[in-house]
Amino acid sequence: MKTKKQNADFLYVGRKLLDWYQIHGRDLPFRKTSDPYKIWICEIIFQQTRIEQGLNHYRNFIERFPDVQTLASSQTDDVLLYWKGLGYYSRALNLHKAALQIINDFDGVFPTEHDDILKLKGVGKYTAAAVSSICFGKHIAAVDGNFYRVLSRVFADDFDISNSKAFHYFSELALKMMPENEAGHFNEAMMDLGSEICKPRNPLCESCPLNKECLAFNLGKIPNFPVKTKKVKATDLELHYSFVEFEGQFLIRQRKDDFIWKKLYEFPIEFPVEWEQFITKQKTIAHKLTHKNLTIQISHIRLESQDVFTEFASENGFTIINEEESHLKSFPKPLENYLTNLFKNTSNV
DNA sequence: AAATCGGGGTT
DNA sequence: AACCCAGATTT
Repeated sequence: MKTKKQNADFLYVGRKLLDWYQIHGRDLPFRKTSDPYKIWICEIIFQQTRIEQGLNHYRNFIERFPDVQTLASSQTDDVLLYWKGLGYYSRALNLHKAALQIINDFDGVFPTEHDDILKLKGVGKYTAAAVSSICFGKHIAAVDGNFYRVLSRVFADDFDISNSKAFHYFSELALKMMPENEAGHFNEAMMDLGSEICKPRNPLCESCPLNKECLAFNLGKIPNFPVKTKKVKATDLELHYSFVEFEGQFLIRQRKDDFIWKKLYEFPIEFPVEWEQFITKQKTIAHKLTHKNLTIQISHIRLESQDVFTEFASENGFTIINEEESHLKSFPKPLENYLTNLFKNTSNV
């Protein structure tokens, strides 16, 4: 009897959330479509990425790769180019692999079953749930960071969100609130509330549609939720690059896929000691990566011989490009900034 | 279960 | 400087 009453209360809160979403939900480009390809792309892009940050990337990506056939038949480097600056580059590599999976394993048609969607590279339980609910109406919760924050506060629930069972735990909680046949809208509503109202710090509780029911708010314990115990400490990383230049051309090489900046392009790391006489300037860049304090030293080397330049390139597997061609490559952010700075200064002369 | 993977915004 | 963001994969 008590359980029955509680479940009714859960549903009541869920409907309130949906009512709020109908009026205050964000107007986003991918809200206008139910094309699973586009929803999939946007879900990958917005993993660990704020909407404002990835919106232009989403538009450009869809314009360049409008369907799965186009994506699958493209070069990996072209996909990476459209991912430039987004970070977590394995997402772009997996996106391309998954497009080939869809062509080869699913006859070029985006899978409609949750378990099949989950088989796609780079698609985990959150993304599979999001696509399944938004595109195919599956009654399932797409639990992300917003869910953890909103649900833990509304129910003053101290379940540790760094626990590996947190997804399942809050998924069950969300399902109690989710009205029938509204999974997609419900999931989007939870994300909008978490993003616009129930923010990590200084949430706008006075404007929250759930503030009458929110236990943490009414107990004055909003800062206590969500509970997260796992903490990672930052490590230091130092890189030494050489920008090797000869008459407007310079050397680059593609990175491996086993460390940071997977498959992105970079400058040479090693160079002959005798080239030190050609160093025209050195620059140190401090760059902050997640959990990494990164220091990059760049030695700018202007060679005086075409032969040495081209021979070193071919013997060490470097590619020779100029400014114009460099815009067709994806560089790590600090190197991208270095190039932007360099070309800006030279073009002004 | 813990580590790793970017870049950017907020406080 | 710490924390978080429409998380997934590897170890």
